[in-house]
Formats: sequence, C-alpha cells, structure tokens
Amino acid sequence: MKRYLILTEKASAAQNFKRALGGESGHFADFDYHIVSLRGHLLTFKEPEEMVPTAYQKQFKSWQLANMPWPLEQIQWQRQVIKGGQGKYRRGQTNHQLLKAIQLESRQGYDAIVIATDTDPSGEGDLLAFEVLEAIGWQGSVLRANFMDESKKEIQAALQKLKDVSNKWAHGPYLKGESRSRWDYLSMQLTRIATTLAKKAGYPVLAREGRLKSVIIWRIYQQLAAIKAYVKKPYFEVQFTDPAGHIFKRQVPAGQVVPWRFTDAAAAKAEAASYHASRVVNEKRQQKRQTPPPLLDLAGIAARLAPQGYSAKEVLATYQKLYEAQYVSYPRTEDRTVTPEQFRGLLPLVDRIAALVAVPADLLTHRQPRKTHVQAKGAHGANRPGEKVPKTLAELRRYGASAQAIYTLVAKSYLAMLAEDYDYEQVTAELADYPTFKTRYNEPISLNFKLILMAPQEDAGDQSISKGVLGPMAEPLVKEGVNPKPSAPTTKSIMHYLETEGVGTGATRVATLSEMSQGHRALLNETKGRLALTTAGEVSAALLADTWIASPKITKRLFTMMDEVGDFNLSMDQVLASASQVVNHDLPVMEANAQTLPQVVKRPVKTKSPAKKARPAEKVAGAFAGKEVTFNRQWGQHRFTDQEVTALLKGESITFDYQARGKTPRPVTGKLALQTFKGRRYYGFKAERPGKKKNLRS
DNA sequence: GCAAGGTC
Repeated sequence: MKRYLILTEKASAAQNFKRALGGESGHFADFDYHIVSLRGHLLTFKEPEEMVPTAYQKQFKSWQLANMPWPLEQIQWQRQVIKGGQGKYRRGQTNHQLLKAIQLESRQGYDAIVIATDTDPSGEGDLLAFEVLEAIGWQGSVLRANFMDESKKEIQAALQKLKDVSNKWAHGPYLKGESRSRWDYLSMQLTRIATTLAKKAGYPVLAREGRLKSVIIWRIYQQLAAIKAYVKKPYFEVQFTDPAGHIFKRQVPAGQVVPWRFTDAAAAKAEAASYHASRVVNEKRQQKRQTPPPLLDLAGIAARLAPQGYSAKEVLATYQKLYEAQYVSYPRTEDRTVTPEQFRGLLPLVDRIAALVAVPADLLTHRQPRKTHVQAKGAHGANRPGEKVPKTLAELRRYGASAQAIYTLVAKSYLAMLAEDYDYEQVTAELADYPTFKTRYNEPISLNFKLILMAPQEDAGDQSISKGVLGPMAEPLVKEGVNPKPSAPTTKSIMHYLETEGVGTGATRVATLSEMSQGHRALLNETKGRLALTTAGEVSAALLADTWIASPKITKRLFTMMDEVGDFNLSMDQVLASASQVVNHDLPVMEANAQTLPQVVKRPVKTKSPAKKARPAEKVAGAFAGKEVTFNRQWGQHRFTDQEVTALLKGESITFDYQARGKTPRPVTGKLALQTFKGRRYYGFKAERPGKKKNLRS
C-alpha cells in the first residue's frame, strides 16, 4: 500500500481536507495518507550579498547607482526561513519548528509528498510548497492535487487524479511562481536607486519603489496633483424645469465642448430669452430592477469602514480575530460568491443575524439562491457571517474597536442578497418645442435590499417620495454649473484602481496599503479613508515620473511573461532579464527626476524641538592655582556642593557617590584640572579612572 | 534600509 504525505497551505484548508477524506490520517483511493499544513510561505530569499560569490558581495551590498543593474548570472537563488511564527498573533510553533516537524514526518517512509496547497493561476501555492520540499531536503516523488474549491467532491476528485511533478523545473505553475518571486526581488534595486538619489538631493528618506507600492504612490500623487491644478470654472447653460422641479437639459457628449455652455451668465440669459415655455411630451415609464450588489471582499470591507475612522490595520487584525472565534468566514478569500452548500449552511441562522443587526425579517423573502451570488465554485466562499452568531453585538467588542462595525457590515452585505431586487421606474420625457431638452429620473417603487444597505441616518422615505407629476409645462431658466473637481485619493478609490489594473492580489492590497502608512518609514497617511503622502511618499512619487515600475503595464507584462514561462515558451532567465531592463530604463529617468526634487518637494526642515534645546550649563567661578577660572558646576548627574566647589578650587581631590541613570551608585574621585576638548582648553572636574593605581604612579 | 507574496 502506498503512503502519501499531503501538504496543505494552511490550517483551514487542512480542516477541509480532513472533512473530505475522513480524518487527519487514513485511507483514500489506493493510498494511505497523513495531512500536514503549512502557514503560507515559510521561506524567503536571503540577502542579496548572501547569494553571490565573495568577489561580488560588495557590489550586491551596495546602494550606489554604479552597482546596478546587478549581474544576474551571479545570483545563486537561495532561501531562508522567515523569522517568526510565535508572536502575539501566531500561536504555536515558530516557522523553524513547523519546518522541522514536517521534515521529521516526511522521513516516516512516505512514497510521495502530495502538494495540496491552493491552486492559483500565479503558481504561488506550488511555489510555497516546493520551497518547503527544498528546505527539508525531500528527494522522493512529488504529486500535485489540483482543486478549484475545497468542497468534499472537488478534494476527492483532485486526489484521484494526482499529477507527477517530481521535477519542478518541468512543472509550469512552479516556474510561474518562482519567476514572479525572483522578478519582484530584483525590483528592490529600484528602491536602492531611488533612496540613494533622494539622499544625494538632500532628502534622507527611504523611497520604496516596488511593483505594487510605486503604482499606489504614483496614483495618489497624480490625484493630488490634479486637485492642486484644479481651477474652478463656473459655466452657465439654459435648462428647463416643470412645477415639480424636474430638470430638462441637453446632453454633453463625453469630452466635447458645446457652444451652448457659456462662461458668462449674460450670454446664457440672452439664450434663455429666445425660448418660451413648452409642453412636456413623450413621457415614458420603464419598469426596472436592480439586483443586490456582490458580496464584499476584505478590501471592500476595509474601504467601507475607513470613513468611520477604522484603519486598514485595525480592520485586518480584528477581522482575523473574529475569524478565529468563528464569527466571520475566512478573511483572505478571493471569492465573491458562496457555494450552494455554504448558502444552505447559513440559511437557518439568517433570522438571528438579521435581528442582531436590526434588519427587519420581513425584508428577507428571497431565500432561494441567486445565480449572481451563489455558485458552485470557490474555496472558502466570500466574506460573510460565520457559523457562530453572537448573542449581542456588544459581545464582539473585545475582539477590537471595529468588531461590531465589521460584523454589521458583513452581515448586511450578506442579508441584502436575501431581500428582493430594488424596484423602480425609469421615467423619461422631452419638451414638445425643444426635443433636445430631455429629462430622466428614477422613481422608486420598492426599495427592498436598499433598505438593508442604507446607512441608518439615511431616510428611506425621502428617496421613495416622487417629485410629483411631470409637466405639463416647463419654463426656461439659467443654471450655473461648475467643472467637476478631481476626486481625492481614498482607500476605496485606490483599491478599486488596483483591482481594475490587476496589480497586487486580494490578500496583499489592503495589507500593503496599511503597511505603507505605518511606522517611521511611512509613505502615506490614512485619515478616515483619505490618503495623503508623507515627505518620503512625495519624494518616492516625484522620482517615479515616466518610470516603468510605476506603471500597471509592468504587472501586466510580468503576468504575460509568467504565462509564457508556464507554457515553456520563455525561459525564466528571459523573464528576469526584463527586470534588468526596467532598472536600466528607470535609473536614468529617476536621475533626471531627482534634479527636479527641490522644486517639487519641500525639503524637510530640521527643527530642534524646544524641549531638547540645551539649557546653558551652570557655571561657578573662583581662584584656582593663582588664576581666575570658571567651570561647570554639573558633572553628569552630579551637582557639586558648596563645600566640594571650595575643595576643588583649592586643588583638592574630592570623592562623592555618583549614580548614573539606571545604574547603582559608585564612588567617584577626582579634582579640578585644565583639560582639552576638540582643541579647546577648559577647566573642569576630572575623574580618576576607576581601578587605576594612582599611588604607584605618583 | 530594500519586493511581493502567502499566512496567523
């Protein structure tokens, strides 16, 4: 009988495998198995200088421009265990211990190791498994179980069609993951280049310029620049209105300038005078429906809670704790739908959940799965309430400041799909005498799911009140408008941008944005979801103009190349060569950008905080060795007493107990002496060196 | 000092 060791990506996946196969160990198909789980990546690359021959170490350690781009052929790619694993949020083993345990287990006579990490298109799961196989020195067979979701059926099917991947260099997904990983590592050269240039220009900052960070920074910078450059331009145009206030206006084709939009009110008034009141005709009412929005992902949750003042960091940490306590589902999912099983599992709980978050139960009439929200695919399913329902929202408070807000948001997002579609009428009409003037508005019939998603302060009643009857006549008027102000960068808008551009992954986008706003090397600030750049961020951004690294196209190109590597149409070396091309291109561009830094970014002014301003030292004066001298009355923590001052001026040796900060007191002996400091002669107390046998010398 | 990716 064959024996396989099954390697899953994380504890939650191992749980699903145990459920699907009937236990942690046992028999399935034609083999015996045992399941162990990793904890994401356990390894990371060593420092650059640790992966090259001695002769190149200096070059790979350097941050000077002349040392880049790196000669890639010198790099012997090697990994080391990621430090950590046993912290506040990481119970149990360290990464080292976990790796050791897997190594020991692998030596228990297994015929093969089955890689059962996540199957993702980037090959990340394959990569993190092979990293471990290399680290534990596994020489035997390797099989791959590919599964599209973690349902019992899919897991079982995956284990019945295992693929031999013993030679990882012939395994496309591994090549993809490895080349992605190496490419990103090489991009650290750009951080070194940018930081060195910034320093030379007088900005002592760390300019972090990776594939994800630089795209974020550049986007924020551009949005802020657009706001700065915005000039308010009022305009005037003729519109019509009926007694109920419905507006009839002409359409402006996108990006076009129309002759009937005037910069001065008088011209519009003149035009208005040429019109007369007209009958409203051609009223059309179209029944429309809108389905509830898709379920939220973690980025969406963080973005929506940001305006309430909860930082991304706080939301991520609290969500994780709520997950561990089973109040919400797995956080880092890419899924935006749930499976029919997951839907059925939660159905008996929805009334309790609804009561908890004050959603009227009579709204939840759509208890059949919607095709838009429930699909037989995915692993953990979209973020949603967990199998454990709290008795009160207050009980969640101990998991974090944002816990109640998270639960309420996630619950309402889920409950919305159990309500009926939003029903409304779209009304259109035009003017009989001037048919280019049209109106269009929505008249709610039944708000349904919208009642669940509306913020409590919003008044549902206001939205459902119709503006009244249309027409019968509409009068011309001059309407003042203004060109739209560019929108401010927010967590939400950046998340949306990254998602549409395909930069970063669901699991990393929020985490990276959050990390970028932490600590003394922060590149940005987040205040209630609004983003601003720190000086380091501004410098980083200013250096990015016209670079390739700040363009989302670089990620698209990298992904295309990864696909080609996965299909064996491109070598990994060729992919990595493109990283050198980016360095080659961006280095001179950044150099040129650095020239503009003084005009673009205000240099940080070094100010001494008033508290730190040194108080002038207390002096004493007197005759010493026949000369009038002054000296400092304070020596370290000790202030000389009147008696000590007299003794010192007499040239006597004194002894006192001296207590340095945080140390135990010790006796100090010394006398007044002429001394030299930085070439300057001065009188002051001079202590004898402790242990020095003075008597023998003098 | 540095990347992006995964995880708790």
